[in-house]
Amino acid sequence: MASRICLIEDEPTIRELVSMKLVQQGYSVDSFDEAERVMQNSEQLWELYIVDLMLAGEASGLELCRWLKEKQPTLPVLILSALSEPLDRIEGLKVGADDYLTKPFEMEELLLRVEGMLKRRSWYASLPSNLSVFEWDDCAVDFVKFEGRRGKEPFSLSQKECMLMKLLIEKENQVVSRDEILNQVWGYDVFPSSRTVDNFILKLRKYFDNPGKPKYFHSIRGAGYKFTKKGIL
Amino acid sequence: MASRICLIEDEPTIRELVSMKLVQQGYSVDSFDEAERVMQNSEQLWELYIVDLMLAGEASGLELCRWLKEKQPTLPVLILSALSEPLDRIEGLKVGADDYLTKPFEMEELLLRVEGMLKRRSWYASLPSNLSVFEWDDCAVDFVKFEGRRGKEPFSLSQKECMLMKLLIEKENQVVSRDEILNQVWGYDVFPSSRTVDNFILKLRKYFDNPGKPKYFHSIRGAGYKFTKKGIL
DNA sequence: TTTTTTTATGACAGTCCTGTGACAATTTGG
DNA sequence: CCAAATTGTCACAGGACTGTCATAAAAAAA
Repeated sequence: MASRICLIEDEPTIRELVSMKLVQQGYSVDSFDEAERVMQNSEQLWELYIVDLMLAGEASGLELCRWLKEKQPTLPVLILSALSEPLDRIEGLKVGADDYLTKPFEMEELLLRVEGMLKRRSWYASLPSNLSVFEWDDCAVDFVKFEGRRGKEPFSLSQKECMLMKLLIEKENQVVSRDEILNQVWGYDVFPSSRTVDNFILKLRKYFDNPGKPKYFHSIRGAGYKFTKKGIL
Repeated sequence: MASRICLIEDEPTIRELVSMKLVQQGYSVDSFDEAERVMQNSEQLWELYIVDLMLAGEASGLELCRWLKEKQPTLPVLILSALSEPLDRIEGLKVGADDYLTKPFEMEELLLRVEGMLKRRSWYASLPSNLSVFEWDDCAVDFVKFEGRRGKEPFSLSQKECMLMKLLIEKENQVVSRDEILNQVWGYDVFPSSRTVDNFILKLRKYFDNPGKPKYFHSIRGAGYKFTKKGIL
């Protein structure tokens, strides 16, 4: 499916040009000339934002960026800025999945960046509840840092561990079958043995739970596994 | 688009000559004979300033330089000075992006410096913050001087080393994938082997960390690298 | 130009993650 | 209670990924 891009740029010429190019590339583009239009919308509708820092309306592009970042730190925002932009406006924006382009820019360059950003988006975009950190009791998982924590000291998590954790959290309180786990975490084309999943559950239990007497990571015989935030014995 | 250059020089002959040459090279030049003219303008209109230190007006070239530096430390200023000028006056001024030429100078020389400074400008424009120096523990990186420091003695950093450092600092505590590193540091159209990135991480570790047992530059298997200011073992 | 520095690549070693099978433990149904 | 099926746990092997070096290629400086 086509990626949805939100373009905020007040110069009609540039807006048209960029929009056209992006559509030509198969993206679905909605363009606006004022930041307010986007902010009115509380839903997260787009997968990538292209924002001109110098906007004419009430809210500047800068404010829009802050607003977006606040809503979801990992949202990819491609910033367009004029060369002469005072630096302090740029300050503080360099968080998350951002990228910069200074005007004037090559259209090719823009397309390449858009492509690259969208490619990277996938992992962050699907974070549970849009937060990068999930906490329960004395435990926590940071999906951006690939870290877990129980009590005070953080430890690093491997990719698979992180992905499995993510899946279980997304489906909190639901039973997730081994099949589903394999499909979601390992992919549709790989089929490791069924023991593999058990082993990873075991690891998670060692990290965050009590093997042999799990509170959070329950196994439902014949069905799969279930993660519960509020521990149940 | 043509780069905009601001030339402040009170000798009409030289002013005309330099201005003409620069325009010939495709730059857009505005020339003034008094420092005040420039200072009246609070907007940042030019991308490069060429300033004669010995100006006749109320404000000297020296003051103009200070004024510019205050407004924005990373603004590129090319200083013209007579040979007889005491060097120590200049020393303090020559910060980072600056360069200076002693009169009389070859026009070729001037053009080369202008070109070089403008090429570097885009880099300064995207510094992590208004600050050109980032410090942690006993280490520091100066993005304007392209220098690193661990303990007392500074050492110079290459461009790529600096850019990688910048990226990692911008994304402090986040895992940055090799893909993203390649895109951000090397560009969207070049694709060096994956080993290349590792090698640069190795260099940074040698400079600022402890290879084999990194505190600041962590590698997340299968995901990428992560920089942490407060060292973690 | 020549010289020097910087960047890129490939080889190789070492590390740690993954996946597997064996076996124990547990649950379920008869 | 027993048997079958399922799950828990472990140790190990294979492999993917990373660390490191030497060296080649390229770029910059002299």
